[in-house]
Amino acid sequence: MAKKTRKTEKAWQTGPEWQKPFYITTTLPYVNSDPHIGFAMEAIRADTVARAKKLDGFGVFSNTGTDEHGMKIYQNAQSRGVSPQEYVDEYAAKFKALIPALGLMPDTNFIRTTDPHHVRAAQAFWKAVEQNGYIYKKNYKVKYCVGCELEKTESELVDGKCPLHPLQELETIEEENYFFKASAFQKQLLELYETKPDFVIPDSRLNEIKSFVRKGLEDFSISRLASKMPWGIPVPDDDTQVMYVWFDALVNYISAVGWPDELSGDQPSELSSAVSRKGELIDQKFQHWWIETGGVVQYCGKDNLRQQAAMWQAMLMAAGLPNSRTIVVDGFITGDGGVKMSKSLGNTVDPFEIVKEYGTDALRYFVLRELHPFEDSPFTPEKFKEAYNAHLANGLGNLVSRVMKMAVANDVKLDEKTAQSIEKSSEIIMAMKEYEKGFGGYNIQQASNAVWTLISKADAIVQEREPFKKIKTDASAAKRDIAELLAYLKIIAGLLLPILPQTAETILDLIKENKMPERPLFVRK
RNA sequence: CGCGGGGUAGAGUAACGGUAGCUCGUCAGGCUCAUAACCUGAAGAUUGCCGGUUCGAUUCCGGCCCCCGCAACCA
Repeated sequence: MAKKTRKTEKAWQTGPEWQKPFYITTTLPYVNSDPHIGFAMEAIRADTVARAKKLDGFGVFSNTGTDEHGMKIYQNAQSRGVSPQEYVDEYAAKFKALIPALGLMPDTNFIRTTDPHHVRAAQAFWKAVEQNGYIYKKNYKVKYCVGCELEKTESELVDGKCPLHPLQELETIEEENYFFKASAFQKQLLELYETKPDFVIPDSRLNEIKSFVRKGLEDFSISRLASKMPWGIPVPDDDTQVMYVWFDALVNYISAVGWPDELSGDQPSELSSAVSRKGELIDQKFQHWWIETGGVVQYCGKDNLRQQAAMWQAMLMAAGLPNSRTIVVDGFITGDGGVKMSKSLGNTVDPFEIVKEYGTDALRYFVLRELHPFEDSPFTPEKFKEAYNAHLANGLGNLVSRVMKMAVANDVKLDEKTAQSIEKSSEIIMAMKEYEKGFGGYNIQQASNAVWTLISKADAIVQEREPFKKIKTDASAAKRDIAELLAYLKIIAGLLLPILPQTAETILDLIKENKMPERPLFVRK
């Protein structure tokens, strides 16, 4: 089967040559503040899908990282009196620390938009778009508030005035910027949404982006004057301008998988030859992860819908590259009662704190099953604790303890025959169906519900058959019951592998070694 | 009439033209293998309001009220 052994030598090839590839990514969080719970949710969900795919036998490339250019970072660095590079280095480390803290796969790719390869890729991408005729220069008018000494956007204004300085008239400043001809892609985008009904998940978000694009797209500015804001990737062949941060950041999804290969030599001539081919054939790595996968699956928050599902797709079209495969849109995590999380309200949640107090898998559990998969939902310490106690301590953890106790006390091990017959039972088949359906629609909550249905079922079996009692009167029947419970537990643990990876491994080990957990899997709080 | 989403038991949610399901919480029984955990049962919803279509609507249509996003160059 594996004919091309050459391919398997590639470092990026994570599995056997014949494995089907799957590529998933989060958005890259902007490093203007510490990692927040919303991004943690996005990262955990993407990781869970990635793990599930891996278990399904796919070769998986999972990407995350940090978005590090732009005005806000430049200003933050200045106000702290450090260089932008020092500033972003510090933040990148904080975000990278999420990989172990959230239990993301250790081989998760972490890209920074300041990485040299990414910088070159962004420039190559720019050139590709430019050569295809979708970049032009135009005067760009900005409103400027003298009081704030800042540019203001329309959305910041109240009645056409700066809310902080309502008595002052706004000045209009003109500067020359490069623009991206997004307007040229309205039709193509609508076609994309029409032909791929699962391009955006959930449906409601697909409708939203459809109606947005239907109203017409305006070209947007994709550069800034370097004299005003130098912290960006230089525009190719124009030192006076740097790229607008969005334009650069979105390119990470292809630079992360090696686009364009020809750039490895750093030579400008290679750069232009790469782009002239308009993505017809790029390198093997890109070919593998972007083309053979049918595109990347992108997780993003609902505030990113336009950028990911319209802007970025138009940019890909402009560069002559195939589109993403699916955009999965999360809701926001809110405070109690659906109010916005904000530092001033004091209702923010630090993912590192939660992990410290409850553990990685507890946080994974909560964001995967207790929060709505696509809509806004609230995260409060009370809800977290309640869910933790009910489903992890009393549910899963307690089940493991009681089953393993009976198994160890009566020296019952899981045998192949029992395992197979349980796998064929209708409860398990139904749960598996639900589980797969859930993952198929990126509804991890639904998939998790199927697992907890089995946990309840196992608890009910203990109560109904009372093997702990029966062991005194009919030992062999009791042992059969216990073996069946072990089979249940093994299936449950198997299904939990992508969801609660550490816990699932622990349970599988306990079954294999016929041991009680040394301490409760989830201590009641 | 700017666009979009939503209003289902105390809380969070599911379903969908034909007994409104689930989780947490509450109450009552049961069990003792287990992390005072577990199992069973019960109470609790005129499915925002008003009309219409229909044999029948929470589900389809129209109107109204309320909530929440978005309204693009702020990542």
